[in-house]
Amino acid sequence: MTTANCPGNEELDFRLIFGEDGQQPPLGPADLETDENTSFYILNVGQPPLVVSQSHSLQRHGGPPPAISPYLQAHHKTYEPIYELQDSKYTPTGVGGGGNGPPKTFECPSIQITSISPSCQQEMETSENEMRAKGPDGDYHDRPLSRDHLYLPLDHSYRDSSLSPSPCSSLSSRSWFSDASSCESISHVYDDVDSELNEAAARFTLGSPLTSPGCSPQTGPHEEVWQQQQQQQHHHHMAFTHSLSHSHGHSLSPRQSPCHSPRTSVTDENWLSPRSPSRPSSRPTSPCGKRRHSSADICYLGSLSPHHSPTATPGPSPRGSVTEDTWIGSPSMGVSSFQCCPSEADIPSKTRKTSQDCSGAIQSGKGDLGMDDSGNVSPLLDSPAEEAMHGLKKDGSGEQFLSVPSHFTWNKPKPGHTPIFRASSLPPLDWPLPNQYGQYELKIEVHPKAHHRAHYETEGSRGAVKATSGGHPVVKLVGYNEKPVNLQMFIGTADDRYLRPHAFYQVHRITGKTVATASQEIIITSTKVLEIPLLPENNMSASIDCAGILKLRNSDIELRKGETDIGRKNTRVRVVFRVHIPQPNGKVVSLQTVSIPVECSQRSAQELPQVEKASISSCPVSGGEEMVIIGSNFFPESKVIFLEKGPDGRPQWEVEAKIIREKSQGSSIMVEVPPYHSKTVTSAVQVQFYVCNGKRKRSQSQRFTYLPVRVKQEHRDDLDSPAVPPMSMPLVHAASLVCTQPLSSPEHSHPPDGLLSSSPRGLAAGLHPLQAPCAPMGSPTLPHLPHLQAQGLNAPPECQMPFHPGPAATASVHCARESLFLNFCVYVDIFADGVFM
DNA sequence: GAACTGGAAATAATC
DNA sequence: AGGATTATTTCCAGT
Repeated sequence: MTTANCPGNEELDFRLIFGEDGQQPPLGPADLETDENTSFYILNVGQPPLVVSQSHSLQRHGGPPPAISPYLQAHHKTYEPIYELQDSKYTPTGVGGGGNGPPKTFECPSIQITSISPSCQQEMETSENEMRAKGPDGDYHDRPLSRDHLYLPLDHSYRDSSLSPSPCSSLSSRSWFSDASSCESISHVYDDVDSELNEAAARFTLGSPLTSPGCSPQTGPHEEVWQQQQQQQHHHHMAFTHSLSHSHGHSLSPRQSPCHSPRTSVTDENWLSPRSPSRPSSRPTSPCGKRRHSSADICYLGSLSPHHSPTATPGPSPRGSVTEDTWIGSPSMGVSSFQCCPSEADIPSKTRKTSQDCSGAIQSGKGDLGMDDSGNVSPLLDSPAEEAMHGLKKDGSGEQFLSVPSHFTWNKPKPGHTPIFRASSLPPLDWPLPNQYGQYELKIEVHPKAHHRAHYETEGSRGAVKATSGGHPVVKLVGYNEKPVNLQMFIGTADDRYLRPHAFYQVHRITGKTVATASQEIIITSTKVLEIPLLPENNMSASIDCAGILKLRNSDIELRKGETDIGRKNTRVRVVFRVHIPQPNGKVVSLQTVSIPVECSQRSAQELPQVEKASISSCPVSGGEEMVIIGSNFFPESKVIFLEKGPDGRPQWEVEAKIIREKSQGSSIMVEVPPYHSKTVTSAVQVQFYVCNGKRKRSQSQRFTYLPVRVKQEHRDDLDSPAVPPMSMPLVHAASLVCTQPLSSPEHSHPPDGLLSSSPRGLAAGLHPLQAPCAPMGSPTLPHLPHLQAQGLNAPPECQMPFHPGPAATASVHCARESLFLNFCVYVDIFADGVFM
């Protein structure tokens, strides 16, 4: 084994530490028939969508409530300070859409988890009555809070703990949130009964209890304010809806907060980036008062809605520490509740027990899985899972902790599934979507620059993301020009895992004289999403001049319960754009496209090499082909390293490629692809390469495929096309180079899952002709392993043998880790991939 | 004056 | 444990 002598290799692979590679991307929803009794995502063309989760009780009330009702209901459900576990039935949508086939009802226990604080407990009765009086809006409370409910007092110490999660809980890395966030769609996975039966092997995988979905309830004194905000929030959305086409400056109702001190106002930013009050400031308070740590910081947490931010987030925002209470109780959560499941943070860790009456079920996190007791979001369970569930029911004694099912996982999305969703149930942000479907295509016509220094909350804005040309990124929806639609934008990851909202960065809305594009901030599962109208009169194109990037402190994010991503050196992002195109049948076609990676760190931007494109993405195992790498921060001392990782995630083979100096220059390096260590492979081998500038200065790994000689000819075309044909010329125009996206973009396959396994999602991406990979920068994309698999080619070792532990082991690890804080934990780690199958 | 920038000092995290 | 190095975060100054 050749070992490249690149210092960068000494870096820890966090995946080894956390075994996150095993955390597969969420499942994809299927093309569903409209089912009004599920989560409500009130999609309004030309207006910000209101995302609310369905309250299971809606089912009981019969038909779909008025649009506003589910909205409020969701909030009530989400924040109602009661722990409730309840049985529910799962009625998967049948083939060809629900309704047509005989409905299959699956026992799918779900846990309705809300919480009750000590202060709220005493008011519970009153609260309950009040809620009931609210009628539909309070439908969640229509039921007697009797034996179906387990009242669990909140643990203040828990809340005040420095470990309290930040409001910004990332969906990104946490298996819980991230995966769970997709759970909502899981129920949509099936579009035929056979599939349901055949794939009843859905399994739950234990996830971090720390990321359980309970939204922190606003209890006691906060509740009223909270409710007011709910309505305010609602009005806000409505207002925006109406004003969108008129004026971009929508004035929003003033924030309502128990604490009106400007000094402590919780802005969108600090809401998203809470700082634990108990944790001493890492730095002295700024003379300018930028950093504020006072008891007042937490006085009204939760009562302020980040979502409330109708206006652009101001520069230096007050740094009120926002505890979990703050963000969890945020109405915004409810607004996007379908994707935003209550954070488990609000659930006293020590009190998470089930009552005997409650059938045990695990309600997934963000995705609100199980929120829908109609089963719309409930996964099918395989036998073991069901057994486990039964076990939960049997053992659901309040005296005991829930037993942890051995291996659960959600059903996988069917390969090649169409990106069609119910308007009321849009895909979670970590859900892979194609950039093209039918005649529709969402294109990034102008990509952002490869570097954009994000600003901290303690700083003023650093402006909008710009394009290399000096202008701004431009996004266009092709193939649809009927009505205005909202373009959603958020900051996604750029690592080698599946695309998901970035835990450490948020989009930052920018307004001002220099901004010509209207935008609106919403929060979806704790991720800021900017909505920008795409108007027919503008050819459904928008110049994104209103979006900056906010950096959240690593320490804040990493302290979140359940957060497993590490901020250090995790400074690359991608800008993600989505649209939901309304269809005549009431559904929507959801498309997504992502930008090239954008380096957000000042230092990294100056020192780290960054690979933007490569001229080829594959080559015969014999190597020898020339490959041009286009990027930045390439120096004379730069090296190009090819490597292959083993099942354990550690490099098994590394070799330094020969750089052809005479054909290299500032922004490009030409290398000679080194021969693969084995010339006898019979299937394509996925490896990686990166540029290394020295110790700890290496680019993100790029994928590269070695092809067995005998399949070279028959597969090269597939691999490189519609990408560019292999080039051997020294330098070619960048536009014709293969875009070497990070290994994770949904459009570019999903490393360890899509690429390295038979991930259904990966397969979907690879097989569905319409789910073609997006081609940032107008360039072709790298081949998908699934594609190879579809052609009978084997996956490389990594995909055949993931290095993360199996479900049981994962559960153990997670539980062991989380049990440091919790006496009781139950969570579901959703693996959308077949890794554990 | 506010927003935006570039630079770098101060601080924290790792080695 | 302590110094060196690296990375992050805050602060400053200029446009």
